[in-house]
Amino acid sequence: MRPAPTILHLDMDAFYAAAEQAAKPSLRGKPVVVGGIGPRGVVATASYEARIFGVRSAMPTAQARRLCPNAAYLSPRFALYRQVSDTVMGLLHELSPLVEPLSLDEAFVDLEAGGVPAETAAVRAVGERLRRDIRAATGLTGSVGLAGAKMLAKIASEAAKPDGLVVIEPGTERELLGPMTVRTLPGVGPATAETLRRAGIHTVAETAEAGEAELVRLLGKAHGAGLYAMALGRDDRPVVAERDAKSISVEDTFEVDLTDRTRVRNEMVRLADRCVQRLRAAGRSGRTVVIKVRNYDFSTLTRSETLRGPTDDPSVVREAAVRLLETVDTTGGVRLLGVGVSGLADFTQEDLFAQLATEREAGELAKAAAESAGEEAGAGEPEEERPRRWHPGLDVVHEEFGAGWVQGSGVGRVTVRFETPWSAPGRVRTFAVEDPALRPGEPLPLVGGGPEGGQSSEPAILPKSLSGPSEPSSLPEEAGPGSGEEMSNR
DNA sequence: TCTGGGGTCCTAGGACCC
DNA sequence: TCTGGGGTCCTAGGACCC
Repeated sequence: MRPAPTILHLDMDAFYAAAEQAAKPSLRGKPVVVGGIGPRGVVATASYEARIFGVRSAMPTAQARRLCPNAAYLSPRFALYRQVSDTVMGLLHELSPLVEPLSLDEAFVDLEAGGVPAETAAVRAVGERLRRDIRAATGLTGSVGLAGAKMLAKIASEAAKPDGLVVIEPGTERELLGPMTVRTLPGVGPATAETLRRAGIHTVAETAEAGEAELVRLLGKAHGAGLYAMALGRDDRPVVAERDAKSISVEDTFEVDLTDRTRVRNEMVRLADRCVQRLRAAGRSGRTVVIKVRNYDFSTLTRSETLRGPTDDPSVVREAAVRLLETVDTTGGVRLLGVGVSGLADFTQEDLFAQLATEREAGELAKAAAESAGEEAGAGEPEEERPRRWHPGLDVVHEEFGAGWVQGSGVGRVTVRFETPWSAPGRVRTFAVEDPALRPGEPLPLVGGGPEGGQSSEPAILPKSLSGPSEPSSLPEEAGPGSGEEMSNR
């Protein structure tokens, strides 16, 4: 616990949803839900307008639709979020060399290591300037917490939301934490909270009163001791920059449970290949292969196998995964499959034979993936990059109308709203899904629109429809309600 | 209402070794 | 013929976080 609030925690407000609203003028001030769009999807982020209806992160999207049928439901666009995140993390690195990212939208910064004077007024000024800089650079808001410990800085940023800043003065933390629910403390989820509740412990103060021995008895050594320290406001964990990943994994939940053995096996091979692609992209190799199988009833199991040495050979991982799969009974139906690699080594060292085999595999990889998953269009063929499905929220470019995004699609039609981050709210047009004038686009920068990146009042990718009164030459405008389309909003 | 995808850390038992 | 004590590795599962 530091004597001054020099640990900063930044948390962007409703990050994915806010980025989508910044990118899509017609959605500003409206409920927006970003997450899995399919029948088994869950909500990643809901905008504050959607939260009013009770929509929350991790809620099944189906439930969110019932609560808030008029929200825009969008698939995540991680390329955009990563772009914005890089900008924000860059600003944090200007404050201190010690920056610890927790996710795309969250990080700790050690201001002491950045040479900021250890005084409340100074750190507050740094926090407020950071918030202004983030808004200027990204158009988005973030909340800042400042305290003498990580846990407290995080609690502070939570209290500051949305678009605020809170400082917890060292010395006041026990008084502040005491009445709060145990769920406030990091590491206390539903299971731990229930265990504590049964022991009559509901608040942070009660947790502290229970004593370390009792907490260890209830929760085990590490968890109990850690929780006791947190309840007292004791938290000396340092801010650590740059941690190497310890495992890499991929998984897929299927829209309908898989029952066919061959199909299950093919999907496992696909996942193994995807996992290896990520492994190689990271320049690493791994020694332990793990598979994950979730059954129709949501019961989940893992099987793992440790190899004699690290590998990044697709065929080795593939064969291990399939071998492990054979030890699992999948007859009831499989909801999810996953493949992971852990025991990561920093660099790849294969013998010559393996190296050669690996290169052969690389060529076959894309082909195999495409074959086993006929529905996943064109991993390797640029001519076939048109997605089979136009996901709501996707960037598109139309030859005539310019840049826009998919609002909805279905029954052979796709509805596109033509607008950009720096345009006025745009109009909607509907096309046939095979319309050759329509192709996938790239996320556009949220601020500084136009190729000059300047203040040009005339954006470069202005849809023609906005620059004049001309009527569409393509298909009927504004898909009518009840047209049977799956719309992202109505 | 029916539960994503990517991670981290901890626990516990058995094997194995000294 | 009533039984050591640790340490490390492997495997499986579970809680938690964003």
